[in-house]
Amino acid sequence: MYGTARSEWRTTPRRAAVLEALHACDGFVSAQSLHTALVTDGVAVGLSTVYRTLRLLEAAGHVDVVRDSDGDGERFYRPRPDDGHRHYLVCRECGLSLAVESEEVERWVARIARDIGFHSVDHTVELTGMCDGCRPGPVDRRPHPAGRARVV
Amino acid sequence: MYGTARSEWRTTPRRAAVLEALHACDGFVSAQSLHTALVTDGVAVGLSTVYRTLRLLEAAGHVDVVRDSDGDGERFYRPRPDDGHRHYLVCRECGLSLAVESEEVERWVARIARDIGFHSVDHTVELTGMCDGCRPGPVDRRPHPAGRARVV
DNA sequence: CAGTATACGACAATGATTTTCATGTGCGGT
DNA sequence: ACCGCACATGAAAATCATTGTCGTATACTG
Repeated sequence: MYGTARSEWRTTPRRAAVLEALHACDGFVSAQSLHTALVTDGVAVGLSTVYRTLRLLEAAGHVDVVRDSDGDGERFYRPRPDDGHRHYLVCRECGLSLAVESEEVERWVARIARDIGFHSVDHTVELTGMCDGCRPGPVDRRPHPAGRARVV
Repeated sequence: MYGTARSEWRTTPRRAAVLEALHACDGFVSAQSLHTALVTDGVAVGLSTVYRTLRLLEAAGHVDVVRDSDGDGERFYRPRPDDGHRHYLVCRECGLSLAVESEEVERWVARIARDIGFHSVDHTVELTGMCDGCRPGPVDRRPHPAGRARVV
């Protein structure tokens, strides 16, 4: 199930449950809401374990992460597609998130790293905007009821 | 001094001091260390004011911001060059940060936004790696004494 | 120079994430 | 199967940058 890398950590029921719950979500979820979802679903799992598991998944490259644009740096997780990591365009109002094609950026990163001579260069790219349904009209704008959860 | 935009906020001694202190720093600084530097320098200024001023500067586009790569999402500020915003390649070990040429990415962002039809698309791009002086040798690696502060 | 909207600072509050530590459990070796 | 131990777990406390509160001070308008 964890496939790509050597097994550096144990496979336990909780971790499997966290991973499964993550896959069951549309789009990005926070650790907190993932925990809530699990508990609601009848899975007895501690908040710490959810956080720890998400960290493991992140370190292993199995999830993509975006951070809340405003202050507190809350993190949202999403299972990473098998064919490599992605970058996302997220609506500031309703949380709709779309994976975007980013080969151009990947090449740019590689070139910068090579030119400057840094090793092990990682990159973070986040795009935020307003989707079609959340028009920028200065009047009549209402917060989208769906919250920041959906993905396409 | 604030030049580019209409004066939407008062020019006060504290704000001038914060901006000056920011320019006096090499590379990125956190709000906390900027405050410490100010106080050490004999400038009586509250922490809240430093935070508020940095927020104003950020909103006005006068500073660039990067966020700590690990958990807490701490923010680091740097005066933005006059000719527009920049993206940075930051060394994970010593904090050395270099502004990189990013026109390719700017164009990519514009194209994505246009193709997908989002409005007011903002982007965040952060590159982290290991600079020349912080070799990846598995043994003998020592944390750089300079901390995460320098820039070129 | 007065009036008022804004800025200021000390301190409390926030809130996601991490740590602690006592207890439970996967898994390799026998 | 059984042991042993390193690792996993969770409840609660700790962390800590950042933001809110609110009474006071000060910049700016007329």
